[in-house]
Amino acid sequence: MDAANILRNRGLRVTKIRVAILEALGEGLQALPYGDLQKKLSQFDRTTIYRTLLALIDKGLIHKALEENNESYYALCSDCTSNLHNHNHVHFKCNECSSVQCLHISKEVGLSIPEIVIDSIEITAKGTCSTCLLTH
Amino acid sequence: MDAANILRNRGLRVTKIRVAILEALGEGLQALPYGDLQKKLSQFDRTTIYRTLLALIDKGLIHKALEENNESYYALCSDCTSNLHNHNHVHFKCNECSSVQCLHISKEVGLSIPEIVIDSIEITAKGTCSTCLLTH
DNA sequence: ATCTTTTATGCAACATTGTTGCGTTTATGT
DNA sequence: ACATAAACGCAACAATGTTGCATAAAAGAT
Repeated sequence: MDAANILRNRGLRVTKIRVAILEALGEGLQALPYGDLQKKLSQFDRTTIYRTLLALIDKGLIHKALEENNESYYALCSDCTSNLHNHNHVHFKCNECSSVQCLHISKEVGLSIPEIVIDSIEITAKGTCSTCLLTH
Repeated sequence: MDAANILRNRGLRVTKIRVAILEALGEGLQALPYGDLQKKLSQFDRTTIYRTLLALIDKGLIHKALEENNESYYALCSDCTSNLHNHNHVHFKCNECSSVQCLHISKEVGLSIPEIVIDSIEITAKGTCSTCLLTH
């Protein structure tokens, strides 16, 4: 399904920047920091990028993969709905090339601690990605 | 051991702001966002707080517990050295009161994924803390 | 206690990102 | 093509991060 139809299905109007952001995030199937998005989409106003990201997050099309060094990384959602973001996956950042990707793992990571109630767990792993392993 | 001696042991000069930050983070044994530190330490310059945090992180006395909504949360280290930050713990954020604490768990969270090498894993859990469970 | 030297601090300045208001433009159904 | 609700672009401001540099303070030597 192309970006335009994805947007229509979530009740969002089809605009250039929305299509552009979905395509930008879809290219490498990896998370991009805000700064990269701004460079890629320099023909659009910064505010528009900001509000578009909010809208796409709100409708469950993208998610904030991680925040690091004051940069937010955004990635496509694989199985979120307008009502529920469902991220049972690990965010992996490569220390070599700084790329961030969502790793879909089967294993559930459970965690139980007395006296507190845990609703959700976020896991961020760091290491070396497959591409960088090959080149070094 | 008091803040002054902790600083001397890591080869850091004992200054007002360093003592103040260590004491601020030591009070509730919980992580504080940068903004809170700045309010608490308003008699000091913003730049000084910034550089002091860097110095304390560098020497393994404090660590950045998490970044969320463009706020960095800082907490005391329990067993880090000048050479190695060793954080085998979970960062827990309460959705009710927004407090962040380090939970020291015994369980090791292992994760293995083909084709990549994982060096470290960070876990952030969200839910309701013991204090908020009692009051609701 | 004073001096010296190294280090830390405060101030100014600028970059980046987040955020809101508002007038103008655009997307979509009629 | 038109009307209208929504999105966009611009201006403006806040918060945090970051650096350079002159001044002040800490630690060891005298």
